[in-house]
Amino acid sequence: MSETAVLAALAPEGGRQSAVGDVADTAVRIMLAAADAFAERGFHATTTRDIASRAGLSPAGVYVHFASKEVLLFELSRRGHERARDLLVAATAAAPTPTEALRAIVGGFSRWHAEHYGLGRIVQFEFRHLSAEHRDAVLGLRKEIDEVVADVLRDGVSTGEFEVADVPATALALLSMAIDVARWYAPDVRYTPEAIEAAYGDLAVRLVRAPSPR
Amino acid sequence: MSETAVLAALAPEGGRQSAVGDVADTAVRIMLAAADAFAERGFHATTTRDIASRAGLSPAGVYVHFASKEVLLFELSRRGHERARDLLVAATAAAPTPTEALRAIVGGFSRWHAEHYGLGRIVQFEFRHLSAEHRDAVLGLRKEIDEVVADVLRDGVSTGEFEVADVPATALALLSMAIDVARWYAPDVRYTPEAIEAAYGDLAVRLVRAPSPR
DNA sequence: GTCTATAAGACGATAGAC
DNA sequence: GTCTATCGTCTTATAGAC
Repeated sequence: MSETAVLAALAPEGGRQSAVGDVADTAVRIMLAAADAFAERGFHATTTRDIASRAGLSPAGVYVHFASKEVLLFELSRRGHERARDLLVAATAAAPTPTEALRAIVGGFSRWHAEHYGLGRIVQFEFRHLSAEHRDAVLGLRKEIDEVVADVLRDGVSTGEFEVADVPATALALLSMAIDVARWYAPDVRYTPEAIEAAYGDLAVRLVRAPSPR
Repeated sequence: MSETAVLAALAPEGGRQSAVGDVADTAVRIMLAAADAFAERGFHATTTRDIASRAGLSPAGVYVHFASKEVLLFELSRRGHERARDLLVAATAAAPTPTEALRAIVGGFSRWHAEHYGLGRIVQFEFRHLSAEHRDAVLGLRKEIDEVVADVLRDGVSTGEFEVADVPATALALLSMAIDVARWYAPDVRYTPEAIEAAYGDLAVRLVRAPSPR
């Protein structure tokens, strides 16, 4: 996972996103440190001291930039969800047919959960530790992600490429395959993110394709 | 989720498993309390005081029956994994063909993660919070579960019912669909465990079935 | 904006009475 | 086997110097 890719996902919207000097930005450094810690140990097992020390700061140094540990989780969760949604929207727009759109979506989403499995774990498995207000704020992004997949399934059904009994249930199952990659993936598994993308894109198409005429 | 079903999963092997009186057994009551708390909040966000109070005990009362909070997690994780494995082994043995075995395995595993979504969350998502020794002890059970699915896939490939590019990768994707049910399922979703069983059993077969001859 | 020092309380686990 | 009381430690977050 390249550091710049993570920075692109985490850097504040208004930030100077071109400069490598962004890594020196303290807020970004804290977010990267928190992302590593949350992904490794989970939100509640991570201490603010751990985050501060990974970022090269004193325990108090974090609070100049973030009001609480939970706000830090929220910022990571929100940016991660936005990044994931943007990926799916772009993949759908670029595909010529529903079949290719589905392959691109599920393959790309699976690859993203492998390449960014740390951020992926935070997005998918630390979501429930957000405060009620922040959880609501992120819930809208999660629904957008569900809808991208459901829309592609409906498109494919209408062209006759797909045969799907229950569109929302199938969308959920397809997303489950990709989401779960963040749980089991580690850099030492025998699959590369690219191999996962190809394999899971194929599996997705097999799952919904209408039977060939006999 | 019936209470007796959970008790059957949690009661100590030597326990009087027929009597309803088992609920009164303090160790079982503590395990049920811990299972609820861990599933709701996660292991690290759960306090021993919370477990004790749910079980109707003082904070010290837990330690007569369990040496630590982590040992309690281990007991729940171990029994849950055993239960899940037994389910898969029984489903495979009862099925006449690889196709029906796969339908029974993935459908049954998915249903189990819905009906017992609390225990399912502990098994699948709190696994990493076990101590190194206890994690190793449970890892064997997880491998057994993977192997049941991979064996059925290999059987189906050899009979020609299935066409699978990569058996371990496909087994992983099939398990992912079922495991992720524990993440999103709640009693208020619009799917019943029975509907999930039927839908996911079908999806599993579609994912691996060889194309019909033309 | 970063530090040292510390407040204020919660944490896992234990001691010892009954 | 359960209780009350508490130990020693760690926790999030803040105060105030620089």
